[in-house]
Amino acid sequence: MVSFFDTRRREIVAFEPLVEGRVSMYVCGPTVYDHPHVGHARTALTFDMIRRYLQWRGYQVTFVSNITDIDDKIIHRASQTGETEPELAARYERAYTEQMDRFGIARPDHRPHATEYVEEMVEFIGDLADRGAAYVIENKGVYFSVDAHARYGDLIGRTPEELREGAGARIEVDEDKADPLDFALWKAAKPGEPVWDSPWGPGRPGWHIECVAMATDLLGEAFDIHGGGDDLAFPHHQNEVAEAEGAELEFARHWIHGAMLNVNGEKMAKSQGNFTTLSDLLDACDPQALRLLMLQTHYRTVMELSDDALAGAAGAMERLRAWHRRATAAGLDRSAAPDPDAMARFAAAMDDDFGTPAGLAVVFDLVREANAALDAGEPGRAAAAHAAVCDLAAALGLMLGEPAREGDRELAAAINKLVAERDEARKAKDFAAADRIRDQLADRGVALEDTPNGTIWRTI
RNA sequence: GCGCCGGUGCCCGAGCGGACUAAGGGAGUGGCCUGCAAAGCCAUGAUUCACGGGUUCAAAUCCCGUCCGGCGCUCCA
Repeated sequence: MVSFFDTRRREIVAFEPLVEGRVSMYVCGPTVYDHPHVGHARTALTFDMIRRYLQWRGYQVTFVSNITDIDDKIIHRASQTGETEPELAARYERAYTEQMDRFGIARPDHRPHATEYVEEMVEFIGDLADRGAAYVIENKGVYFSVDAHARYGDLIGRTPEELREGAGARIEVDEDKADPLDFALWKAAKPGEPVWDSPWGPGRPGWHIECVAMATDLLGEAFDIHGGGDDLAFPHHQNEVAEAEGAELEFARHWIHGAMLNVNGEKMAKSQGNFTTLSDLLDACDPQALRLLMLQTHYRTVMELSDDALAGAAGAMERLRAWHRRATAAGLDRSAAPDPDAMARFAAAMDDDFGTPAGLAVVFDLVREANAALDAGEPGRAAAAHAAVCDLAAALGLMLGEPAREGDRELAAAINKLVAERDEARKAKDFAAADRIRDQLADRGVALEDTPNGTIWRTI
């Protein structure tokens, strides 16, 4: 049975979906005010992995991930670039989806935008006000009253008293609020900002309310899993919980948070000056190797990104691909049943809080086993291992085929011709000529592997 | 300041009281295979898990303290 660490319960829980055989997930997406960075990729990958695994496990998953397209940062940024807020948001949303596609993150079933849900949010805020959970500060907006929620702080294991003591430690507290923990549901309009009408005057919604509105609209008042980056647990997710429960909704039954990714020992952020855009990184490395590297680290462990680690993962990825090339060249039976023992070990590893490092270890063990079987002339055993490797790699979103290269059909023909010439030379024991051709190909970035079933080449 | 999470071989990184004789990957070294390579296989590598105490029959795993790093404390994936 699938089990995982539930942030709110602070323990590993056995997962039982609300509706048997189905899983509903909501994952906080980005605020589109800048290019996506590597940290976004890690969080997206964490939930992509969870989604794929649950599907592999036979669940029908509904996956919702939003785009926050109105927010202080977007307004601020737009004022700098001279674009309108919608233009800026659309531009960065495009960048986000492009890079996530490149990274192999499956698209969500629904990708709601905050600005499409303002009406629902206004309604929701009205409901909270009717219940006495919200109050108005003149010219500022509508605020949620945290007193209404006794468990406030449970997502990060703190009490309201502890949080009050810490309030203002880092960010100045607005003195107009009744309680330092109260937060904005609706922000009154300032000159020049995008506005929507509301019973409290023109303005725009606060950040937390949007996710509550979108999640409950698309998944219902109760759904299985709410996810996001660790840094969103407080205040964002905590405030979602407060709002939803303030309106007596069951809301998310489980919370999952993905750990941060650090560069040079610190969280990557614009303000730290170590901001690496996903686009730049994906240009500089193999996206599959980056994915493998991230999967080799447990999703709840803070991960350090370094050139050494990336190079190591590139080697590991190459090992997987080399096996796949060898299996293909050997013409292994593609209809072979996957090694059942390996499948069971993989499921056990992943059922235990999505243990991708252990799951990957099963895959690598399988590759060794399969190579050894082929060396020993046991294609049946190799085929069973190969089938398992293919199935498990797919479950993890790893592609074993060579990276696609377009527009080089003529080049391929030319290489094939040289490889054939080299084979002739080798048959004739003219190794000097054969090596000359191999060197020539190497200069062009083509590596050769001689197998009992002929020579395989690949570009490097 | 308060709270939470970490510190494991050359590097990345699992494990979180007993089959740990510490997974897996990368790099290295030796061997086999190969015309030579590449790929692959086999072997090799921490008497030890930041440091100091403690609990236990048993600790990398639990407790206390110290040092170092990260995250959160209403911008954040």
